Amino acid sequence: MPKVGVGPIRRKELIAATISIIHESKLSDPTLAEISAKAGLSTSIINHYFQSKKKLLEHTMRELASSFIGEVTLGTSVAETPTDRINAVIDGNLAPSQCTPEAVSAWLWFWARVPVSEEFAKIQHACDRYIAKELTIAVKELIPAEDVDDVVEGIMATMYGLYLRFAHDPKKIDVETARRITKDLVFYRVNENHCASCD
Amino acid sequence: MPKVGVGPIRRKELIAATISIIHESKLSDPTLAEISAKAGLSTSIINHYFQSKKKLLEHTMRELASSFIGEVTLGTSVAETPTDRINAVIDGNLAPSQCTPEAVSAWLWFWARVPVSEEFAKIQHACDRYIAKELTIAVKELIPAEDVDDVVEGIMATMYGLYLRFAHDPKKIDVETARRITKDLVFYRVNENHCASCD
Amino acid sequence: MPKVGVGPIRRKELIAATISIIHESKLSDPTLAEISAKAGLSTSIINHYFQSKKKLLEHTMRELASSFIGEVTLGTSVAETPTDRINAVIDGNLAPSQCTPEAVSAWLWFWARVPVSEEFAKIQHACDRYIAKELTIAVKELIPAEDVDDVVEGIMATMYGLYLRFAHDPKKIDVETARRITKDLVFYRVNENHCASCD
Amino acid sequence: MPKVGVGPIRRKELIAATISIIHESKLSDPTLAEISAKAGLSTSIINHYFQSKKKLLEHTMRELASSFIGEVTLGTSVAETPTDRINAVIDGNLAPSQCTPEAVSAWLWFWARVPVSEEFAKIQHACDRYIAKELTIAVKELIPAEDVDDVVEGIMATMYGLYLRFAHDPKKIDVETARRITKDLVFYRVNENHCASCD
DNA sequence: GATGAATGAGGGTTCATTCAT
DNA sequence: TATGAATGAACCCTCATTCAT
Repeated sequence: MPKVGVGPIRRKELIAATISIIHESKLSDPTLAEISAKAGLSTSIINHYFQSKKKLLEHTMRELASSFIGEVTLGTSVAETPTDRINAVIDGNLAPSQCTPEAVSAWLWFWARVPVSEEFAKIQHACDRYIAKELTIAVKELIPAEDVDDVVEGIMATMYGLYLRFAHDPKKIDVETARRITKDLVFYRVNENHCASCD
Repeated sequence: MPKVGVGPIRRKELIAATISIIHESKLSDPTLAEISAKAGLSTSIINHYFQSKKKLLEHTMRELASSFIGEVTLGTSVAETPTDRINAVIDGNLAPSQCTPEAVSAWLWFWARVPVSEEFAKIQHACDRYIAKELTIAVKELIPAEDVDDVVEGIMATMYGLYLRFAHDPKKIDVETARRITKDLVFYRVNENHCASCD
Repeated sequence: MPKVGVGPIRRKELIAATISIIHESKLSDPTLAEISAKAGLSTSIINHYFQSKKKLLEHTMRELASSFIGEVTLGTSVAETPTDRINAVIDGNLAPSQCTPEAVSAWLWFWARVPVSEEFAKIQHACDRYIAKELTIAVKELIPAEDVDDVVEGIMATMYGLYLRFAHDPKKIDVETARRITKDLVFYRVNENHCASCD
Repeated sequence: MPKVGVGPIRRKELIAATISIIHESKLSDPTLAEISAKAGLSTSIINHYFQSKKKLLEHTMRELASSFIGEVTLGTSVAETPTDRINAVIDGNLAPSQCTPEAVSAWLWFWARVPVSEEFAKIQHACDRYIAKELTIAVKELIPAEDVDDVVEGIMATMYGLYLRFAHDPKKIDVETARRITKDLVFYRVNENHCASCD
C-alpha cells in the first residue's frame, strides 16, 4: 500500500480552491493570493506544488474535463441502444455534478481562455472529440449518413449553449429542464416516434 | 447639418481596435497599450474619449450588441409568417456580419465577462430578452403553449452554442452550415412537414 | 484712456478660480482642469495667459500677498501712536478679508509650498519682512531694545498660528476673537496698563 | 520573549524614509519611488507592509504625533505647579526632538494635508485636544475662568506659529529662543510677577 | 513541507503641456 | 482670443515569481 504523502492532498485542495475562486470572483482571472487564501495556505506553496500559475490552471481544467468525461462514460458504457447512448451523453453532459454554479462558471471561464493556452486547447479538443464520437456512434444508426455530422454538431451546440445560459442565469433553468430541452430537440429530429402529426 | 467632430470618429476607431485586439490577443484581456497602438494613437487618448478602460469595453460591447440586434431586426421586421420570423431570427443571429472571427471572439470574451460587470450584464440581458421575445411570438403559433418556453430556450442555446464552436474552431463550420443545423433542429420540432416518417 | 482688453479680466478670473479651488479641493494641489472648469474656460487658456501652471500659482500667491499687505498698510498709514500701529498690524493681519475660509486655505496651502518655489519664498519673505518692520517700529518705543526682536517674533507667530487654527477649524474662532487673543497677549507684554496686579 | 520579525523593522525604516523625503523634497508630495529608494528597498515593498501610499502617510503622521505627545507627557507628568505644567508643555512642544528640520517640515506638510484626509484630521485633532487640555488645567489656576480659553488658544497659536517660522527659516531661531519667546508672552499674561510696572 | 521577504514587470490613470485651428 | 486634439511623463498599484529560511 503506497504511502500517500501530503502532496496530492495539497494539490487537490488548491485545484478545488481555484474552481471556487473562479466562481466567487465572477469569472475574473483568479490571483494566486485569492486561491491560496481560500485554501488556507501561503502563496508560495502554489509554485512549490505546481510550477507556475499557468500549470495550476491547466491542472484545474484537466481535472474538470476528467470529471466531465468520467460522468459521460459512466452512462455510455452501459448503453445498449442508440437512444440509450444519446440519453446517456445528454444526461452526463448535463449531470448535476457538471451543472453546479461553480462547475458552470469554471467551464465558461475555461472556454473563454481556450485560445490563449495550447494546453487548454488540447483539453477542450479532447472533450469535444470524445462527445462527438459517442454521439456519432448512436446517431448514425438512426438517420441517413449525410445528416449525421450536422445533427451531432447541433446536439453539442445545444448542450454547450445551455451551459452558457446556466452561467448567465443560474436560476432560470435546472438540470431536468436542460435535459428535457435537449432531448426534445434531438429526438424529434432523429426519432420517428416523436412526430406530432403522427400521434 | 451637424458638424461631426473628430470625437465620434476616434471613438469608433478605438472600439474597432478593441474588438480586433480581443481577437488577436486570443481572448486575453486587452491592454490599453495594445488597443491604442492598433488605432495608431496614444494610450492617453482612450481616457480622453472614454473615461476609463471599463467604459471603453462597455461601449464596445454595447456596439457589438447593437449591431447584432440591428441585424436581427432587419429580418424580423419584414417577416410575414411564423416560419419566416424564425428563419429571420436564425439568419440574423448567424449572419455573416456576426460570425466573423473577430465578432465571434468578442462575443465569447464578452460572455465570459458578463458576471464581472453590471453594465455587461444589462447588455447581455437585453439581447437575450429581445431574441427570446421574437422567437416566442413565432413559436407559440406553431406548437402548444406549454412547450413554447422550452423550445425557445432550446433554439437560443443551439445558436449560442454554435457561436462557441465557431470561436473554438473557426474552420470547422461556416455560416450556412450553422444556419442549416439550427433550422434543421428547430423545424423538425415545430413543423409537421418535417417528420421523417410522414414522407 | 488705455483700452483695457479682455486679458486682465481673464487673468483675474483665473486667479480667483485658483483660490476657490484650493479651498474646495481641501488643500490638495489644484489641477488646471479644475481651475479652468471653475472659471468656465478651457484648460489651454491658462497657458495662454500665464505661461505655465507654476506661474499661475505664483501670480495667485502674489495677489494674495498683495491684498494682505494692502490691508495692513491701510491701517498703519494712519496710526499715530505705537499702540495704534500694533493694533493696526493685528487688525490688518486678522482682517475679515484675510480670514475668509478661502483666504485662510490659500495661505496654509501657500505656506506649505514655500520651500518648493523660489518665487513663493520671495513672496513670503517680503510679507514677513514688512510685518516685522512695522511691528518693530512700534514695539521698540514701548520696551527695551534687547527685547524687541523676541516680542515681534512672538506676535507674528501668534497671528500665523491663529491662521493655522482657522484653517483646521473655521468654526472655532472668529475674527474678533482672534484679534482679542493676540492683542491680549501682546499688550500684557508691552503695556504697563494691562498688569493685573496693578488694577 | 516575542520574536520581532523583519516586518516592524521595515515599517519603521519606511516611516523614517518618508519623513526624510518630505523634508528633502521641500514639502512636495513624496513619491513611493523616492521613499523606497531612500530606504534602499523596492517600491513594491511599501504596498506589502502598508496597504497603500495613503496608509503609509497616515502611519507616518501617527508616529509623528505619537512622539510629540510622548515628549509633552514626559514633562507634564512630573509637573507639580501650574507654572511647571505650562513650562513642561512649552518645553515639550518645542523640544529639540520636535524641532529638527525634518520634524518641522513633516509637521507643516502634515498640517497642510489635514483637510484632505479623515485620518489626518483625527490625528491632528487628538494632538490639539491633548495640548489644550494640559494647558487648561494649569492656566485656570492662574487667571479668571472667563479668560482661560483665550489664553490657552493664544499659547497654542504662538507655539504652532513658531513651528511655521522654523519651517520657513530654520536658521532664524533656535529651540531656546522659541521657548523663551513663548514663555515670555505667556507668563507676562498669567503671572503677576512679570508686570514691568511693578518691578 | 511550508513560509515570509522581496522584487520587477506591466498595467491603468492623471495631468500639464503643445499645437493646429 | 480661445479651443479641442493629442501626447508623454510620472505615479500608484497589482501580481506572479524567486529565494532564503
